[in-house]
Formats: sequence, structure tokens, C-alpha cells
Amino acid sequence: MNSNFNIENFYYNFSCNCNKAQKKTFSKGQIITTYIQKRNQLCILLKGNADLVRYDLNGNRTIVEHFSKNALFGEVFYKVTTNNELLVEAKSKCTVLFYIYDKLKDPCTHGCEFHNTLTEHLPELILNKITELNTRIELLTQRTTRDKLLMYFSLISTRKLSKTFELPLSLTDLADYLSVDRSAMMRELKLLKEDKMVDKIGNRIILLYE
Amino acid sequence: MNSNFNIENFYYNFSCNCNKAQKKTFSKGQIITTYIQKRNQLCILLKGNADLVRYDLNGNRTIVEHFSKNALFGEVFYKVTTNNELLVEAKSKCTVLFYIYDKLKDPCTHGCEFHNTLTEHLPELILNKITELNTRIELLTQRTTRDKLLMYFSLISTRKLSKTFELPLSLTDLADYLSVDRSAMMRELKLLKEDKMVDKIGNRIILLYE
DNA sequence: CATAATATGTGGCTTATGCAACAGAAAAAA
DNA sequence: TTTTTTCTGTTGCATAAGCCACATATTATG
Repeated sequence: MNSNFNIENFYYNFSCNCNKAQKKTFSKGQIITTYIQKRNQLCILLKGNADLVRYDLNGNRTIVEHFSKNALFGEVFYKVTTNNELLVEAKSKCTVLFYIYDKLKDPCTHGCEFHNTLTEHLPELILNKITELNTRIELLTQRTTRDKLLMYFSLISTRKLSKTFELPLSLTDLADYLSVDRSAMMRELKLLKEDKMVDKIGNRIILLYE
Repeated sequence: MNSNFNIENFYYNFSCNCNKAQKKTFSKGQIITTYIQKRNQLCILLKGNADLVRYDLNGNRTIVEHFSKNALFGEVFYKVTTNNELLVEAKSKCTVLFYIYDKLKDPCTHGCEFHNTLTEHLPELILNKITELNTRIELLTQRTTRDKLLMYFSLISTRKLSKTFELPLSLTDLADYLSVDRSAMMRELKLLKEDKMVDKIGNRIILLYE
């Protein structure tokens, strides 16, 4: 894996001469894309936060993925197998780059540097994606709400290199992300506080165990 | 996505002249690889069945993934973030191809056709992998054991193009795959039978609804 | 600013699910 | 073959977690 490649800087310097990328802006609450209608799409979130959301027949909402800056998403990553609607909703003001995957793969004849770099690094970007998905699976296979919460906190904590951090999701969304009932999650959160495992001040979580 | 490419035939005709691939055989129960020790590894399961298994601190076993013929696995797909042991266990006699991912990426100077084809098609193979993982996530976000079972059956049914099919996993393993208690799953299975939703004769499942 | 909408926090009640224990069937090993 | 091990099927009991309802806090919006 080429560790010299800095994704952060790369996206920041976005400029694409060819006509293969479309750049769009969305305001909070807008639907960025749907996976059933828009096939073969690859999207890059340049700015903002968004959720991949599924509504099932029982009315349950699940946050399948939570995207922040530089996240890759789109139907290429999710060849739809079920008939559930999959929507990407903007949680804040978002800037998104849209590609058609098949066109993206071919080398750019416009000498478009961004595009070529993207193609070149696509495998490793996709591998990062896989790692995220595997982490998500590990989270979801936790048997209890408590274990889900603790693992989720631990993941964020590791990512932020700190025992104290802001939740990137509202509690309502977190419940949908962990695939548990919100009120049950709140109860468990209270128990975790009582057991001196975590503390919570507003939006801020503090891990108290070693 | 290049749909002319037939993975099935491709693996079948495996022959690699270069020294980059290692081919090994495992008997049932053997550990094929561990993700903590073997970094940067990409494996192809040429023959047999295997499970990616995690044992957590509470002694719970989870089947993170179930691999059959042609499956890709290895630590490249699972950059380890937690300290849980991840083992790939052979469920039957297995033949496995091992690559070091970094070496695989570079074009082969030995004119090794298999290797070059593999490199060329890696992105789409990896995208297939992502689709599997997303399906798995959708399965795990089902809220109840009943819904997990029904979705699992539905997935197999779609794959086999039939309302009747053999379970590819034992019931014990299925419970670990769905991340539920085995006895609770058995109970739910009985209820599904009583409700005339599914029938089960030995290892064979028959879907009865519409 | 006022008012609406959404998010948080809590509790009662019910049910699904986990856990433990066991018996019989099936499969593997000796 | 016999013996051992693993898998299946079932039940009673305890409890985690779902569901509902509501009060308050916080955040959007006209």
C-alpha cells in the first residue's frame, strides 16, 4: 500500500478538466443520490456529512453508513441485491463529486491529472472502504447494546487518539447506526454512566475505563 | 464492469509461472491463516469451504464471513483494527492460493498470464467483495432473529434461483453467522414452520411464502 | 422574536432473545 | 464395528431490549 499518497491533500486540490466528473452542492436534508435509480455511480464527498439510509418494510430506519469528508460511496460499492430503498441524505451542507465508474476506469485522454491519480489509487481507496465495512460488521456482530456502544466509542476514541471526543452522530442517529432501539440505547447509556464506564457531557463522550 | 470476464473459468485454469503465488492444501479443521500474523496477504480459495471466525473476550464465536469456491480473503481486506483474533478455518478440504498483495499489484515480468489477468481484474473482484460485505451488513442490521433468518433464506434462494435449497452452513454455524443464540434461532425456526413460512427437511429449506 | 420541529431523557409494560441444561440423532474417529 | 464427539431439537427461566407514551431541552424556521 503506497503510504506516501495523501488522500486528504489530493481531494483538496481537486480540479478536473475532463467532462467526466460532475460537482454538485446539497443543503441539509436533501437526497444526494439513490442506489436503485443511479447505477454505476461513484461519488466522493468533498465537504459535509451524509448518511446512507435504508427504510425497511417495518418502518425501521437504518443508517447503513455514515460518510464524512473524503468518503467514497455510490452504487458501484453496493450493487443492489434487495429491493429496499437506499438513499444518501445530506446531514449538513455537502459538496459531492459524481463519476460514472465505467468511464472513470479508462485512462483520461484529457491529461486530467486529478482523474488519472484517482484511477491509479482506486484500488487502495477501495481497500480502505473494505476495511471500514469490515469494522462495521464487527460492530454489528456485537451481541448486546452495551457492547455495541462500547465498541463504537472505542473506535472513535482510537481514531481521534483521545479518550474524550464529540459524537459525530446525534443519539437518534447513533441508535439507527447500531441498529438498536433508541430508548433502549439511552437506558444502556445511563447504565454505563452509573457503572462509571463512560461519562457524557452534552455531545461529548469521556471513556473512563483504563 | 467487464461482464465478459468469467471468474469461474479463470481460476479453474490456474497456472502461475512466477514465484509470487503459493498454493497449499488444508484438511478440515486446519487454520488456513490468521489476520493478525499474516499481513498484506491476499488469498484465493480454489477448492473447499472455509470460515473467517472471530472469538471475542466473552467466548462468543462469530462467523464473520463464509467462503466457498473462488472467494477472495486475507488481511488486505481486513486491515485489523481491533485486537480480536481472526482465523480462517477450513470447513472441508481446501486448496488455497496465497499472494502478497504488494507484490501482486506490480505487473508480472515473467509473462505469467494468470497473474496479469488477476491484476487487471482486481478492481472488479474487489468490488464484488464489497457487495458481499454490504449484503452482510444488511443482514446484520435486521432487527429480529426472524427477519435475519428470512433475509438469509431469501438471499440463498435468489442466488440458487430456487425456493428450495440446501443450507451451506450447519445450524450451529448459521447462528454464529447471524450473530444470534443458537437455541433462540432454533425456536424461531420452529415458529416459522408453524406459521407456514418455511419448511425444513433435514438440511433442505423450502420457502413457502408467495 | 415566537413557534414549530426535532432531539434527548425517562419509565412502565411486554416480548424476544440469551443462557443453561439435557436427550436423541448424526457424524467422525478409533 | 464401537466409541466419542459434534450437531440438532427442545424447554424453563431470567433479562435485555423493543415498544409506547410523555416531558423537557434543543435546534430550526417563519
